[in-house]
Amino acid sequence: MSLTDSHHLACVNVDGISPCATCGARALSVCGSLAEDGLRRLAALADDVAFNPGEALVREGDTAHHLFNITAGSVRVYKLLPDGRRQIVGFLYAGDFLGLATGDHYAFTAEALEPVKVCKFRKVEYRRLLHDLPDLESALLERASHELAAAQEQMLLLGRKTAQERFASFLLDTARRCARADGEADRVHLTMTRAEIADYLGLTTETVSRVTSRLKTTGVIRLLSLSDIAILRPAVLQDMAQGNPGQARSGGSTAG
Amino acid sequence: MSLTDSHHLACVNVDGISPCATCGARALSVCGSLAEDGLRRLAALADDVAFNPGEALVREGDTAHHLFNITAGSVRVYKLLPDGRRQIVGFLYAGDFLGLATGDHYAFTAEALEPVKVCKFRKVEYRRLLHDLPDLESALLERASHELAAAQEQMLLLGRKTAQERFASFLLDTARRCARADGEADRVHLTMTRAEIADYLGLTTETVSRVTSRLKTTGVIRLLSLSDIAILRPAVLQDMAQGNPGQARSGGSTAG
DNA sequence: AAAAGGCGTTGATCTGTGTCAATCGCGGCC
DNA sequence: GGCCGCGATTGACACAGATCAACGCCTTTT
Repeated sequence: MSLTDSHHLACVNVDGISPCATCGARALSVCGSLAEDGLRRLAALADDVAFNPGEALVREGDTAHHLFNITAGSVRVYKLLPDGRRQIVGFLYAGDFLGLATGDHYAFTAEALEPVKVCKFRKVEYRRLLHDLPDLESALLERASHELAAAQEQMLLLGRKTAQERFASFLLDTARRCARADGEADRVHLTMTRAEIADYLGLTTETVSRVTSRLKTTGVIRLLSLSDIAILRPAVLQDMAQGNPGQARSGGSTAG
Repeated sequence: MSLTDSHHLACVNVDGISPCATCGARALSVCGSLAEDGLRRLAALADDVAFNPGEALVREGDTAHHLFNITAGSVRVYKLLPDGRRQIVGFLYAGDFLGLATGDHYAFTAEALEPVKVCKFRKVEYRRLLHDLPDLESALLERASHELAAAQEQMLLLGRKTAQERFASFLLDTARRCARADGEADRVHLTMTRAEIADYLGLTTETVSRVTSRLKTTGVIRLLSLSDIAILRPAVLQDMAQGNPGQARSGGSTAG
């Protein structure tokens, strides 16, 4: 309700004021590890940029000159096969870092889902700074470790989970990330379309839609709108996500 | 050809001699970034351990006290669902680092495929060392970036590629890693069973077997033995791996 | 307010891969 | 050298999810 000045949270380089001081994403991102001095040096390198929905932050194949810290909005990161098949490898939110998994060229495309704000850095300068700020490098390594663990979890999902298990996992995961932002644990706000969810989960829109309907019918979730879902039975969803048997059609035979 | 003392390549802490000096895996691993002094300090922390085939280096859920550098042999890293479904998230070879994607507890199990040798480190001590050796931390971050990129590539494979495309990708990937070791580009040595390949590619043994047979029949590969494959037509395999259409049954109609 | 377009849902059918079941064949062991 | 056993292969069939198709709903445009 309160009209905070959250519109000003991006790292605008106003003279005399540490631009990051008012950045709402700082606590969530790697900059959170930095003290006053380091933060100022980082801010000096930061270029504040905004993207409209659909705009590309980076494109697969482009030379990787920049790194990004998402400060507002959400982003889809994906890879394509020559015939157009798409795999979304992740969604990014405020506080997330873009550019870790990068060699000389970007191996993925990143596009804004909503209006997005970022802190943009030249890679060479950032590298130099990393050299001087071991805390930042540690934080980045920490971040990379978490992302790697998340990636392995996603491999388990894509390689071995059923459509329903995938969707349940996705919902809980997204809920957790949203909770981080707005505290609502059992309410999920989706910033992406069904097609994008499908391309993230290795499914089709139709299958995502059918699974959603089933969960709605069975009273596990409720659709408040197309992009807002209430989780009515978190425990059931959790069991699904982990691939637990589920109470065999609610009352089925317990044993031969 | 020369009978090197490669049997001594493990980091045995013999007094006066830098144990890593003769380590054949050094050039391939993060230690490669270290100078004489750093190497000596690293070696001081290293515990040299061997594992027999099937033995576990770490188990999913265990408290993560150690980190590992593989110096010889190969390792499977996997995650399980409660009902036994398995996803192998990677195979490790000499030079690879184990323990990056780790919080307080291991999120995966790692087991030897062959007789394995490792340099084992206590995590706390390693962290302290990282603090003192920025070169090592950089190398580790670099390594993590590559692994993350590889993980994203694997997500594309698991989410969007067909069985044949998956197997082609796997073969080329493994060939590349083996080439690194023994220079044979078009010959692949597999240290894992069909079931393990299947669990890595999100398939079943039967499907892996069928795809192998098809590639054999079409003259793309040749089986020298169960675990040794010669790649006869690398270009064709490459097209398959990337999901390219393939020359429609070698000489099919070019257009309606 | 009517038209139009895009996204989402639902239904019917198809298919790639999984499942179940023999059989094969290499490698180890007596 | 012959037997044994496990992993690999091959075949028949089943099924989850893809594909193709129609329709509904909501939002935008004029």
